[in-house]
Amino acid sequence: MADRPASPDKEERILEASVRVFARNGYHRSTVADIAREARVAAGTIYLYFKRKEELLGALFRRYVGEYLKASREPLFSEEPGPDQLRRLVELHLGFFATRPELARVFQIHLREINPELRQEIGPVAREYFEVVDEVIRRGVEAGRFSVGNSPRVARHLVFGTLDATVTAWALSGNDTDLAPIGGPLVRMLTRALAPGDGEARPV
Amino acid sequence: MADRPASPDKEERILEASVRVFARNGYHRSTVADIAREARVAAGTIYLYFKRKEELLGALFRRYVGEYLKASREPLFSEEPGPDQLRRLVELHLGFFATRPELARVFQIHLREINPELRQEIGPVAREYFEVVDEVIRRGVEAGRFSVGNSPRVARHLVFGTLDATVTAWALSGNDTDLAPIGGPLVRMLTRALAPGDGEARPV
DNA sequence: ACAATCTAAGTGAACCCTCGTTCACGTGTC
DNA sequence: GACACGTGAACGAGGGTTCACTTAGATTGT
Repeated sequence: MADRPASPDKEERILEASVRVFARNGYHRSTVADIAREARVAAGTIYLYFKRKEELLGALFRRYVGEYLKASREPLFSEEPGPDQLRRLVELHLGFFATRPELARVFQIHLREINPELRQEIGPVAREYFEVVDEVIRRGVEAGRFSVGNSPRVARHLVFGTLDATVTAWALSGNDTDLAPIGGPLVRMLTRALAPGDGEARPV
Repeated sequence: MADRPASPDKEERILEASVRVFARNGYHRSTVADIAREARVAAGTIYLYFKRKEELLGALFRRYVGEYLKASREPLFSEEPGPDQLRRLVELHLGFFATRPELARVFQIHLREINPELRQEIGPVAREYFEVVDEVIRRGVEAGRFSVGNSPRVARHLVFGTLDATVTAWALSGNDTDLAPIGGPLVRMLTRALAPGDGEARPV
């Protein structure tokens, strides 16, 4: 082996291999040997970069969600608060997974059962994502374009849950359909759900 | 052991024990010995009722969702189509988990990573649940109380995804809050999302 | 009525295989 | 020749599954 000069991107390769292998077999059915083979390194090499198998999951979650958050905050919040910003959020979320079907499988399916320690690593990153959703809703409310009564939490679950269910269904289907055209009707329904109402929901 | 006369409900006890143990430790960190201890049977006994450990997950999913579907169809569809029926759906869904926090943990978290063969067992049951959601939406549309354009799939994900995210958040929080009061605002937003619109969504 | 016998249900120690992890040993570079 | 990087065979623990054995209740024969 080592037919190539020492690659500076070993860690990168290992992470990318993890995504592919986890997507294929799920976390628990993937062996470190599988990942090593896929990354074309020795099993031991993985332990030069990651303390244990579980850390691979944490690392790839942190990396990809972090990347997404960094890349999306600016285009998202430069949008007009309210429906436009919500539309952009949906586009970004669906777009992110549309170009990374394997990542969708790992995130939507295999990342769910993990042990409590790992959850503590993942929690903060996930919370950061929720905060972005919350922020979109909050700004919309402040701009008078949305109304959530005193249930911002419910609004968050509405937006996130709908996106999540959509991507999960898509991931489970083997990514047969195209995610993009779903965005339109999805935004339309979410916007209506959050629209300042006539009836029960008084503007705050 | 066997201090009691042979119980006809061994299988029952094993399933119930599984829920408790899985809820506590997650599927992969639960051992068959753990479940046996919790059910007060020998490890070998479990294999008289279930072919393998994984089958426990499948069996308990089938049983509890089946139970739910059987018990909920009548009260659900005797309701007026549209918002009332939707309200009832939300109440039933949240109510089901509210009384079974452990089941919520297993369903929302630990049932997610499983292998493809097991997924084939679970798929049909899940599909049956989706069909109930679809039916509620369809009847609402037919009664002129809902409008989903030509995106019934999106409407399904909206309703199911919101419920799912709500219950997941609740399960992850350690069931701290009460699920019931969330139902009101949740139904209100979903109803608005599906309301026959003025703008883009033409009545079908 | 009572043994003797059969059978299905239950038991749990032992088996064995699967990995995660380690570590003694190359290999290329400064 | 020292240092960092990489290797992959070997180790060891954990745990799913099996199976030789026990038990308790039903059945049969006398």
